Amino acid sequence: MPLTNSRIKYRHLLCFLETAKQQSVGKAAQNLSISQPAVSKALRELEDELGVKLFEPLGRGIRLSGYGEVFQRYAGASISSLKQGVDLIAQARSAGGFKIRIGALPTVLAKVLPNAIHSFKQHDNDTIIEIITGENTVLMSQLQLGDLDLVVGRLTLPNRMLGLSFEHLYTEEIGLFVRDGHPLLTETSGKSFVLESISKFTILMPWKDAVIRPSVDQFLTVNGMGKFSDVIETVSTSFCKSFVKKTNAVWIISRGVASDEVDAGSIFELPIDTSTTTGPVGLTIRVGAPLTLPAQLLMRHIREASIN
Amino acid sequence: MPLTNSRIKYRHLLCFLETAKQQSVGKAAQNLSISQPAVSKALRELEDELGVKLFEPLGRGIRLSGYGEVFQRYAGASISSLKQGVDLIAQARSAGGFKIRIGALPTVLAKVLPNAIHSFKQHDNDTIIEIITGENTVLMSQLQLGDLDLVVGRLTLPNRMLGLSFEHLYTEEIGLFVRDGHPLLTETSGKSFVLESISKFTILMPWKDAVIRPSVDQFLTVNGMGKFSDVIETVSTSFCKSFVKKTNAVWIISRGVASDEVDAGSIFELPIDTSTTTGPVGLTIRVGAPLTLPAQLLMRHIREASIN
DNA sequence: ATGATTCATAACTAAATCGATATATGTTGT
DNA sequence: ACAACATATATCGATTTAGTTATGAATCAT
Repeated sequence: MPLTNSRIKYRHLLCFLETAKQQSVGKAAQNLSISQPAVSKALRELEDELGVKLFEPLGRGIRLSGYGEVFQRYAGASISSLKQGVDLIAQARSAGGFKIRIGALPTVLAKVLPNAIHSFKQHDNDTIIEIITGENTVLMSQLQLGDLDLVVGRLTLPNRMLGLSFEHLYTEEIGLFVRDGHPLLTETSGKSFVLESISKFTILMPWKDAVIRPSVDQFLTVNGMGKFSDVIETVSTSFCKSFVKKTNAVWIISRGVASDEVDAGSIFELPIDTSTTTGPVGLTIRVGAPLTLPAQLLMRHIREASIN
Repeated sequence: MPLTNSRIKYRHLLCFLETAKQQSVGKAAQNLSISQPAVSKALRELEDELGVKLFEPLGRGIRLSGYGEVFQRYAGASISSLKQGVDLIAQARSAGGFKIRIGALPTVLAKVLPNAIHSFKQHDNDTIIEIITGENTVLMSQLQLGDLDLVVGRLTLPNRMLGLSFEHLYTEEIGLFVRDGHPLLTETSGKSFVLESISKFTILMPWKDAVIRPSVDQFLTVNGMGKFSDVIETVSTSFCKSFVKKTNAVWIISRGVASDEVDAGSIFELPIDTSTTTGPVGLTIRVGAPLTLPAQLLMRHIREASIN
């Protein structure tokens, strides 16, 4: 039988784990509904295979050894992975498919997420992906509650991050965008552009609760701008895109949100230094509860999409 | 045989994974050095057990089904966990034990890390823990290179975070610390304390390259302080502690660094608002390469120690 | 159509596995 | 010292398993 070079089987792991949990061979045997010697034998076989003692005598019972404690976690991971897989299949069989729920902030909706999902779909065409958009804090609480598998977007404030883990993907700045042929574009071909000149136009900017709003405010302050008279505060990307293209409005927003239109040549960025608005974009997930593997796969594609 | 409620065995997974990899039953059989029907049978048994088709006919060969693609990852995870465990045991058996290398920044060295390691040791007394201290950026590159398993401390700047993942634990502020009976303490019992009055004394602060130095500078600027004449820049905690206790020096440092001495009543914090210096403290790990499980366990203890 | 290729199924067997019973070894409490 | 408790070892039989060969069914290339 040349297949299994290691003759360890699930049965060994199950016996081991139950014994470790009960700290007792006898009780483990009871719970497994087999005889005590059967458990003893399985443990012995496992120890022989590993070449280490997993348990050591303690009083008239036993106790996990150092090796045992470590191996316990791997054994647990192994059977729980299998169990997860089996459960997921069973669940999907009744529910009709797999599902990933992903929270997305506007920054990534235009380019990186579409790209990521496109390449993901080429590997896995059966998983249903649900994209939930919304305000940062809402998405984060949904994530913490387990309603979402992951959230992609700007880093959230530290005090909202308990129980969550953030993985940096790239940094991003804010930009000022206008339609083709906008007066400010022609007027400023010589690079000498002052921020004040935008106040003549309608300003589109994210509303107060948006993650990037503080950056926008700071940027305006640094460049000596106070309040604008003609402002529309909205986070609706489609509204802004359409509005900017039709009017002389100036749209202040994360570059990622407008990047597809810029690439397409339908809107343009004003030449002004926005380096003070640099901020991290990344993936946020729960700690503790492990991700489903389809979700992990999607994460990999998001990473790839974000570096291209 | 009441033990294995699911009669799936590693052999099934191995056959399945190899077949999935090769996209061919025959080639899988060759690689596994068994006959083709043996593989077919194993696959059939697995499919029966799961109640789904893992492969579907494609031309005169086969192809992974949607279910198969998902199950593949779980099966892979399961056997790789076991393999990891076995490998780790084997390695530890020759190397004489398990080892975790953890990078620690001063903030956590005084309290949370000692506490975490203490409780960790009660569960696992055989794992060797190596604590590496050093400058933030150095630790981060060591982490990226795989020299360290994890780093605990203040959040690093985004551009240093590629390939790393940060998990927030708590936020922390900077504090100003002096010895017992220091003039500034008695003098300011009425709470009206102005930062300027510290300039009479020697100032101890972290040097330029420390993570928190920008926060310190910002804090001083906000409170209207320029340069000090009498400054010692060092990150040596033991030097500062001892120096502060013996002289009238004022020590500007993360609260965590001094917290043990404050708890012990041997040094005291000056009453001044430092809320602008708030910053996140957490765990940083590599993404991709999974942590060894002892390291994961230690992480859990660090989390617990950080919330107490 | 036909032969080649590839997977599925059937029938069969040697071997190992699994678990049971009986017993030995060792520890603890009285 | 002895009863109790807990685990380890030994022997053994029924079952399952993992593999084989032989053969059938489907698809593709020519």
